[in-house]
Amino acid sequence: MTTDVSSRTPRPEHGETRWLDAEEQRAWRAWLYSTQLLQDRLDRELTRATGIPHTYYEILVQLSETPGRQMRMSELADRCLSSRSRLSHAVSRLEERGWVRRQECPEDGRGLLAVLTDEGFAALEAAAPVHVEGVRTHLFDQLSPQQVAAMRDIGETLLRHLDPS
Amino acid sequence: MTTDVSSRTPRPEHGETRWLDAEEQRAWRAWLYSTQLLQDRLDRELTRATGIPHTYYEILVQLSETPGRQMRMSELADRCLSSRSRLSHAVSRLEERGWVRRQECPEDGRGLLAVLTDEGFAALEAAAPVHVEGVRTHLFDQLSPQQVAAMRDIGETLLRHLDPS
DNA sequence: GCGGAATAATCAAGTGCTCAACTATGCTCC
DNA sequence: GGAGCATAGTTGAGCACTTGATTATTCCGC
Repeated sequence: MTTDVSSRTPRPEHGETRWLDAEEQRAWRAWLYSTQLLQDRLDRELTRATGIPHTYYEILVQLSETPGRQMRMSELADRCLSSRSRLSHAVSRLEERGWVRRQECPEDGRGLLAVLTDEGFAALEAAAPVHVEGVRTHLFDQLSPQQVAAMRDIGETLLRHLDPS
Repeated sequence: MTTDVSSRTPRPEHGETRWLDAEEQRAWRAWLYSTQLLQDRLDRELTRATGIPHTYYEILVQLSETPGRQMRMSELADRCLSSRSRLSHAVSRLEERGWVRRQECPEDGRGLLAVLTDEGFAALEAAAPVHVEGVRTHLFDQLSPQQVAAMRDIGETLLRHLDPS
């Protein structure tokens, strides 16, 4: 990143900026570009083949894996790494497709349950093979077992820092 | 992903789907969530501190690193992993801020050059330390040198497959 | 049990992105 | 030298997401 800038601005404020060296820049760019391209590719292929964008897919997956195929809106948002507002919008659209339905929550009058419908489950069943095949083709097929292990290790290390939940 | 579904749909069409086993699912989710959280975090911190979202930042960086601080729109789009349309919109907004300006291209009457202005360069200089500090804090400070090397290796491996340019 | 803070979810306005259509210029080849 | 096609870039409509405000309900201390 920013080689031009880094060579020109030693930056006085609260201590020197800890600029990235050439190695770090390469690592950072490789990571940034590969994640970007992989996510774009998977989302595009899934959307083209099934009409379901990855954000919606993730919601359906989370619901499908929960007992009763239902979940409180907030918890669903957390699991999808989504804001409440975004999830609310997304569930509205999934409701229009008939894949999810909102239900009042018995234990908490403020809350709502998002419930996966049979149609929603069927849509997920149809989309899952496409998605999994994409992940395999563009990720696992490209990496050695050692690389996969390292990827998981790095991911979990970062998660402990970023999402200590 | 999709444990529920994978146990129920052996899927006949063009051969069996190559489902992910438990290890692969953990690796995939760790990767997916960590990349998502890291990008969200970096973008949020940069935007809050400087008013520059990461997509704009990337455009400014690319221009700053090029001789003459100018580049053809298409090439800029490619380097930013952006569609032409998206870049066109983005450059329009950067123009409103006075950070970039469009200039006719001498060699090709169809083409335009995006030129980084002095104000744009100054904005980048102000934002760069914030961004770099974020990358260091949330990424490099969390990982061992071996993990950094592995991250780069994995990223470059995936790039060869996804973007064989 | 009542007043006030906290929580669940939605909504409205503004911004960014995607897709497809469009303009304008350059290229080819007869 | 003009027809047809390719390339560069923009535009507009519509969807998605963000932020901050809003409504409704619950929790808590007294």
